[in-house]
Amino acid sequence: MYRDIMHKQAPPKATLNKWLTSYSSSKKGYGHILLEQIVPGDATIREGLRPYFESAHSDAREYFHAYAGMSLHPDAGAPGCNAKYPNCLPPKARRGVFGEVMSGLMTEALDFVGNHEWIVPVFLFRNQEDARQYIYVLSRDPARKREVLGRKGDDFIGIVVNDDGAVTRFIAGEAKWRKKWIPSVLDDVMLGTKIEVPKKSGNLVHDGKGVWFEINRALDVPIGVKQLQDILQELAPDEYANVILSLDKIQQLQNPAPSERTDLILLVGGSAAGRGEGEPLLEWETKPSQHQKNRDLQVVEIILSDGDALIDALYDSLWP
DNA sequence: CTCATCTGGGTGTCATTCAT
DNA sequence: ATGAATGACACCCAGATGAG
Repeated sequence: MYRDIMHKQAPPKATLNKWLTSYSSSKKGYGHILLEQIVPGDATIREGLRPYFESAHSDAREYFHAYAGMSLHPDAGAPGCNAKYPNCLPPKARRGVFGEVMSGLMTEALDFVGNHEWIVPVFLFRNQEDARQYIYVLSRDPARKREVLGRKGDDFIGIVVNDDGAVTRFIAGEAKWRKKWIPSVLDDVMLGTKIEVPKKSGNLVHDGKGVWFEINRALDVPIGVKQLQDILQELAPDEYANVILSLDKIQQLQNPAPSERTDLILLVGGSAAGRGEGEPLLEWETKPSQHQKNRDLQVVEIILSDGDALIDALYDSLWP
């Protein structure tokens, strides 16, 4: 019953190799990977990515559609066919979830710092409360289009499972899409929006509410772990019995079982005009000093030349 | 032509300030 | 005192304008 809903699709490595070229480096505690698009994001690339994206969204699709009383794959003209998830998401929300799916995809496809074997049992999109409500309303009133809020909490969670089936490590972090990664946009995202210094009119300073802030204050065992555990418990309690049990122990308030965390920062979008080939957004030689946690950090930068068109075409094409 | 800056848009929660 | 307006914050972003 649930086997189609869990995320089982392998990452499309052949498509990635055709689509992107990579500059990769990894030293103790810090990995950096820059990926640049080398061929147009055409139907071939899209079709290569589509199964993974459908797999990533399938749990939330099932969950949201059931909540709204829609069938899983409504026929054209059927009630609610205008509100299919994630096809119905407005452009900004699409770009947000695209980055989150790419986070999972890259985690499973690439060799990250520490050379762990990451798995993403299921994505956490069902916790995007606002999307659930949006689909409920939109399926009943096609005119009720609006923006959809991003989900609170972690973008996604990947885990490392040892031979005994116990979870030893998580990966979690932030994924950001921007149309053009010019330097000021990058600073905005990483360091926070610029605000005026009080009492010193004219002086602008970043407010410190960017990605570094979010990463540094993130819990070692984030709430996404709880969300992951809940979904596993509901969808595949037998298959993941050991994982679920170990997640329980790891999350205990008192005497939690030990676990480690890798932080992930994924930046995806278009290039600034002044950026040279192979030139990364963040420094790759050493771990950026803004990262203050004693945790491994993996940075993934994906520079696309026609990402906007690809995302829209891809999300239009899901579950044709 | 590129980039920094400012403005804008949508959808909320929560705290503070203001008017009745 | 109570309820209503306002502002700060959260989160996802895009576009216009002007400087160099």
